[in-house]
Amino acid sequence: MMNELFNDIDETSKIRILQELEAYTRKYEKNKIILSSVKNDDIICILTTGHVEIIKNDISGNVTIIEDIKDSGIFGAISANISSYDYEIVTKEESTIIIIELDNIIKYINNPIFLKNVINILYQKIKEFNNRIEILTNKTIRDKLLAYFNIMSNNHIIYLPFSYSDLANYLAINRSAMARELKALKEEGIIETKGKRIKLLYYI
Amino acid sequence: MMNELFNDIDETSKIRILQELEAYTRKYEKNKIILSSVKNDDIICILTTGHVEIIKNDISGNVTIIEDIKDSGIFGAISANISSYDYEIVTKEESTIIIIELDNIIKYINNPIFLKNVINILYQKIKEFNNRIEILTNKTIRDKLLAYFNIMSNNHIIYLPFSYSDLANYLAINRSAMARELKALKEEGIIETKGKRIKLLYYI
DNA sequence: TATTAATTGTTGCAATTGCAACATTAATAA
DNA sequence: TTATTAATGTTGCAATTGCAACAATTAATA
Repeated sequence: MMNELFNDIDETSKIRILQELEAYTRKYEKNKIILSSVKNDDIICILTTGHVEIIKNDISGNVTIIEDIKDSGIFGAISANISSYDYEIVTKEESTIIIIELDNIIKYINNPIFLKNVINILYQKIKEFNNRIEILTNKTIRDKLLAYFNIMSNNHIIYLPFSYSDLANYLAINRSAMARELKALKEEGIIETKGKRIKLLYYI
Repeated sequence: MMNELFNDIDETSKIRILQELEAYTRKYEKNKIILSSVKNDDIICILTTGHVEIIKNDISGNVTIIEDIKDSGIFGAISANISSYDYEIVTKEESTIIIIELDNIIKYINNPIFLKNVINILYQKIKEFNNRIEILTNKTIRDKLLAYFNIMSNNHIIYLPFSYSDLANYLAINRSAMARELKALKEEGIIETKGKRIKLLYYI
């Protein structure tokens, strides 16, 4: 399944749309760096299969995970504003990506079902970003962790989608300071962990 | 002008679309709190005139500006995930807001021009959020400030869209610690300020 | 204009966090 | 399996930040 983008669209229409969009699909091996090709502001990249991360490297060597994308997530619209940072899109597994220019959608596509699928995908992305901002606007490490756990939890259980080390990058905090805080949360009986499975014991 | 939403759409179509959407327009006085009515996950609020802020109050009394919206900005899709926070949408000036349910767009609207306008608006929002995340993922106050200045600058000049006090909330940092850092940036000749006008002297 | 309210500037101190270094454990590849 | 690499746990210390309290300035309103 290619993902939401072609929901309720028959194969013939799909092929025509892809032609009109001049969309191209690319396949990348694991741990490959996808570079400037996706640094354009006005493209939408759709991950068909695999797992990618968008990484920011700053001058001091700090690494931050800007996004972690799996399943049929989308990315793109990457800030081209700050030239002093170095962005990398890295495949964590073999991945297939469809790259679509927003302009081509606007110019050539009139299929309302397709347009609505795009709206749904973009709206979903906005919700994700809302959550991320929600988390990042907490001041302390503890509050960031708890916000993350609350947002990610299902029945008070969280399965980390990546390593603890990546979690620290994702929350833009120091890894060892995070480990220190996780330990405190455990000792205070607020969470329980077993590998990447975290259980929230106290919640409001 | 109502904003991008009805770009290139004639008045007749516009009225029909608004009916089909069951969209309603609301007018709010300055400094009014717009409450749970917009706490729904799946609405799009479009600010037609005025200025609103989305504020988060946590249990400890900390205030964070989640979003600051002017002109014809959009908001909505507010995280309903965290019940322990209290969100407020506050008008900073008299404001007019159109509230649209996403479901109604998906169900009833087939006008491709309108759908594309929605796509453009959502895409714009994603770019804004990308910038915000970009800023917030910096670890130090200095780096957050510089990222903010770089993103907001035009010819190395920034006009703050709100007070310094609000800036601190927006960056999720302590106001006086921010003032301390701004002072240091001035002393080091990295910025110059004159009220809400900030000039970037060093940039990479 | 006078009065009140809001914003900004400043500082010491305590708390939090980042950093570095290293030990331990887990995961991956040869 | 064994070797190698990556991830996690732990800690002291220095740097940064938050907090509180108050002064000074600016803006808003009667």
